[in-house]
Amino acid sequence: MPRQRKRVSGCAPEPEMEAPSGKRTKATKTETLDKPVVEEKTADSPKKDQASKHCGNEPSAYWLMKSEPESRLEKGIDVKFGIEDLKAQPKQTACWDGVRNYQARNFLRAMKLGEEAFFYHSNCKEPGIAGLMKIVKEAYPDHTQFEKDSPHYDPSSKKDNPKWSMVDVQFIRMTKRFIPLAELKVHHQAHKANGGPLQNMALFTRQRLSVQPLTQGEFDFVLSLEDKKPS
DNA sequence: GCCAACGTTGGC
DNA sequence: GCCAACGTTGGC
Repeated sequence: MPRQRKRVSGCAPEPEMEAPSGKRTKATKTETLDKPVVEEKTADSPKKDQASKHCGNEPSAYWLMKSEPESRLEKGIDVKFGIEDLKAQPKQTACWDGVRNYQARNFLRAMKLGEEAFFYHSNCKEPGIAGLMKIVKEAYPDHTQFEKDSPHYDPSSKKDNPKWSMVDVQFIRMTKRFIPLAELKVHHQAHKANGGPLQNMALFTRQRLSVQPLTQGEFDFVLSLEDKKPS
């Protein structure tokens, strides 16, 4: 799958412009939205259901979405899209395009208006959580799947039954301080031993998933780190 | 740049 | 349906 990245604002209405980056994956179930459930699953095919197996079961209200803040070319197009890029969009809103992983797509499709997500910087010098954003438009077809020049073009996807979805997100704020992956990892390791809130965090248990749910406990714990000294 | 993790593809 | 080969993600 692709990396995720998102694109920029108002994607929905106008098809032209380029879409910048994209994120990496995401996905939901099969076509039309079937149910609101969150599923995860892995694979691909469109199966669905069973969702609630491990990761999150019920609809999560909190998410973590990865994007690359540093320039990198894919099919000659720069996929860079960091939180500063989101902030710079009109209305500080962008569409999160480019997710090409079924599990991630399913999470995108499960997102509801107003839900909050951490903006995570991946594949860069300092990976970690940079800020908060919210879902301002629920899942709709990712137009980049039909664009031949897009790094995320998918020739197998048909217009009358789009495979990939995206949501629109709006910048809320930067975290009071950048929360590095390394710091989260230290807590995750400790929590595995003592049963703390980050013991099953998807960032570590589902390594390559670019759109992932967080439990309330995970979300609250991560946010509490903002006010603490970097460990 | 290396490479481990892990998802996808395709032969059989 | 198994599984080896391959491709991608993404930390380091």
